[in-house]
Amino acid sequence: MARSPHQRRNARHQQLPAPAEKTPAAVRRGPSGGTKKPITVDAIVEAAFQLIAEEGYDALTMRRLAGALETGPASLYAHVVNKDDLGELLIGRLCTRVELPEPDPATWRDQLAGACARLRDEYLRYPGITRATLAVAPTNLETLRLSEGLLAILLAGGVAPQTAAWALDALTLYVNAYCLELSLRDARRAGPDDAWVVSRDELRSRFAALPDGFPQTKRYAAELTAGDGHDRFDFTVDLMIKGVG
Amino acid sequence: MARSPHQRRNARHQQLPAPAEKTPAAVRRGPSGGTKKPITVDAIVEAAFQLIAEEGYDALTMRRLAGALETGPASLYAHVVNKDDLGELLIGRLCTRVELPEPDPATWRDQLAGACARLRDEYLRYPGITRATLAVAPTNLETLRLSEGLLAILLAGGVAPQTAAWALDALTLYVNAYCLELSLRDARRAGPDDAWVVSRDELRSRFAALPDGFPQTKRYAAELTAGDGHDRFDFTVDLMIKGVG
DNA sequence: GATTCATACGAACGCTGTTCCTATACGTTA
DNA sequence: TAACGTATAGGAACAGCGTTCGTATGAATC
Repeated sequence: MARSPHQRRNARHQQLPAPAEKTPAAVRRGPSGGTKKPITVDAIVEAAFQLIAEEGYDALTMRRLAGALETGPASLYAHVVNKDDLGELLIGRLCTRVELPEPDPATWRDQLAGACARLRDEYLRYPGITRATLAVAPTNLETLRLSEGLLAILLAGGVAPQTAAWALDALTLYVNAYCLELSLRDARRAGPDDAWVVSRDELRSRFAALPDGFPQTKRYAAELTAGDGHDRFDFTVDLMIKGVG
Repeated sequence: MARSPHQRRNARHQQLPAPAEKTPAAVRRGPSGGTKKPITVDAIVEAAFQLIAEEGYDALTMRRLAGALETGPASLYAHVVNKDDLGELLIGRLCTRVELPEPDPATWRDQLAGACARLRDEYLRYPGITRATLAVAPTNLETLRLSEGLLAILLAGGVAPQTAAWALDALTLYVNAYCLELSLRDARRAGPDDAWVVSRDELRSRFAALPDGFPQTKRYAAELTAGDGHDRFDFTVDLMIKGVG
């Protein structure tokens, strides 16, 4: 084998420049005959993205992914080390798609908030995919490209390096958590789930009807359930950005 | 059956006051004979906490949990609806243990940071348990008690209600994400995992050795990898608290 | 002593990630 | 042209997961 999945992953984790992959044959070898397109890492990643976009991260199983490529689950392991490895490939690819502006000291706050929003939107296109993020090695080149870009914006804004570094960590962690929570909530709403999946109005009246032990929650039920779209997200990101500079 | 697990969960999700549970017999009914302690929700939750504390949330499977109680997995379903329900019970119990101070307008910032740190420490005692948090219904009384307490502190500090509500959300979400990330990192360090689980020194020199496309990451490798203990956590919580008032 | 019923639980189902081992078809060499 | 070696593909299987079905048990009730 020219490059085993393990070798490829090890190279990725050591930030070695990816050697040019030889373009694979246009047809698939093996028992199926030459009728299908060959299985490649790219094809796997692409099919995985589509599967997640349509049915969420829970639907991403090796069997279903293999089925989408018209093969069996074992075939995937010739290209991918395991499911975590696939997750890392997905997150890497996703980070690549987040465009980063040239840092501008005049508008750095907006630049930063905008980049976070773009990252958020990419995450939300693939519900639940953030579950894979925390398992990605901190030396991954593609996620580092994103960090580098965000860090550059912070530094251009005159934020002290140590503050910038920690703020970067806090921001990305929050974006992940926000998207994960939102995806889970939506998934439960979509599922055949039970009665206590309540609308916002219902939730507010529930809060208002709480016993006396919850005076603030009762009183501010409206505020606790307020916020359309990504108001909450914008609030928190602004809070952090304003806090650091 | 006096109260099925479904009934119990429905009551919990509708904030009905929990009726007094009749104290169970001291011995277990059924095929095993009267030699073992009876299975109760409390016993299940307690065994689950112990299992997680010792081996992490991944080790919490219905089979292993049943084994710890000297029974089979099917026996648990007479007391717990499913694994998500168990997770909700665990998070509820955990939230109960977080002590909340009487709100003091003079020291509200410290009170808030302290409460977050206590929540953090409870989470970290049970590595990975935060994975269950996002699946908990927002009407859960025990998690609401915690929210109520944190909200009261924010309001005592003179924070505007809407700001307080969103800041509360941001803070708890961050605490979750921080603990989840930390637990995952530690779990990988403990596991038989591969070479790219690197020490902090190693990580810093890796950053410093990056190609030219990563100037800021190279330059501030020290800052990016800095922080002992919960420095990062303290930084972010302070950032948020200072930002709101 | 016979009946009732909540509790307990063995066995099984369908699913998961992963590995072993074999079959295929191509690129190369004889 | 024929044979070979090798990279790819994939069927079958394994251990483990959450969950459910049906049954066996023991204590409480009549």
